[in-house]
Amino acid sequence: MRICTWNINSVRLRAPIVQDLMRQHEPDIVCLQETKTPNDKFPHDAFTQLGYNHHHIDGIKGYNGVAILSKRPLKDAQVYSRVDREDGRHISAAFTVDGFAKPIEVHCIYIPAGGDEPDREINDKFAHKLDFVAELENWFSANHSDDKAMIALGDFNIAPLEHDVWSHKQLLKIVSHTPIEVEALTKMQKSIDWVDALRHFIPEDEKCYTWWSYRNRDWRKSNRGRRLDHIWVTPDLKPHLKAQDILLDMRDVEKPSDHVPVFVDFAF
DNA sequence: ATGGTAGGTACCCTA
Repeated sequence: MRICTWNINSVRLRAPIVQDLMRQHEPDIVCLQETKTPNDKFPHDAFTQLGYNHHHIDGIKGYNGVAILSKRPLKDAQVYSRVDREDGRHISAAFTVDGFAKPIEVHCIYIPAGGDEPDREINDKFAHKLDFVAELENWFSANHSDDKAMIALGDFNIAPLEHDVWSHKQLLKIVSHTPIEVEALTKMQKSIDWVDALRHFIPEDEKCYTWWSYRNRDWRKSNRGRRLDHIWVTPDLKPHLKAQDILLDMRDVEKPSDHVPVFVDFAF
């Protein structure tokens, strides 16, 4: 069972490279963020053509927007309003796999970027980001159960570990790596013992990035990346983690997203 | 210390 998360930065513009990814890597489920597309304009056909017949989407005009595209049937599809906003940042759906008794609920999440100033008193966007993470923590604490497994993935817009950024020291005051955000995300992670699936495979002292700014001339040469995209699993799935992949080559295609696809494989 | 790029929308917002 292969699952993928990718901040696609406009699904209409980049549906062809999502199709390439589906053809080349054959994930069972693809989760997208920043689809930037209202539901009535979502390019469903591009994905049903390739056998991804089950779509759960929540898009709005112009920004945000999340999607779950699956070869496997999806049930219990949910759309969440977080911090009292209906702005296309969190959906979930459940699926089953042979060899695993419980349903698996996948949560596709796009945490707010948070603006430039890491101070909730003067920056509403930063306050929104912190409130969003706190609400997610409370929701998962209240809604996890032994009856289901969960995967939480997406663009979390926070790089929590020292080696999740190109320079820990230079990014301590930059939104995405400030201690206050890292503390909030770590608290959420610990609340129900989420397993960080990428770091399950990649040692914490090894640099690991999933995003490079468009504002660098040569992203590969300067390599000023951050690990903003995450796949977390509940502890019952940990024994089934088999592999990870971060598709750096997708940063080099014509008209790339600034994020690359992140994969995890499970064996049941 | 600054500005660099990208997408969507409607002349400016978000990232």
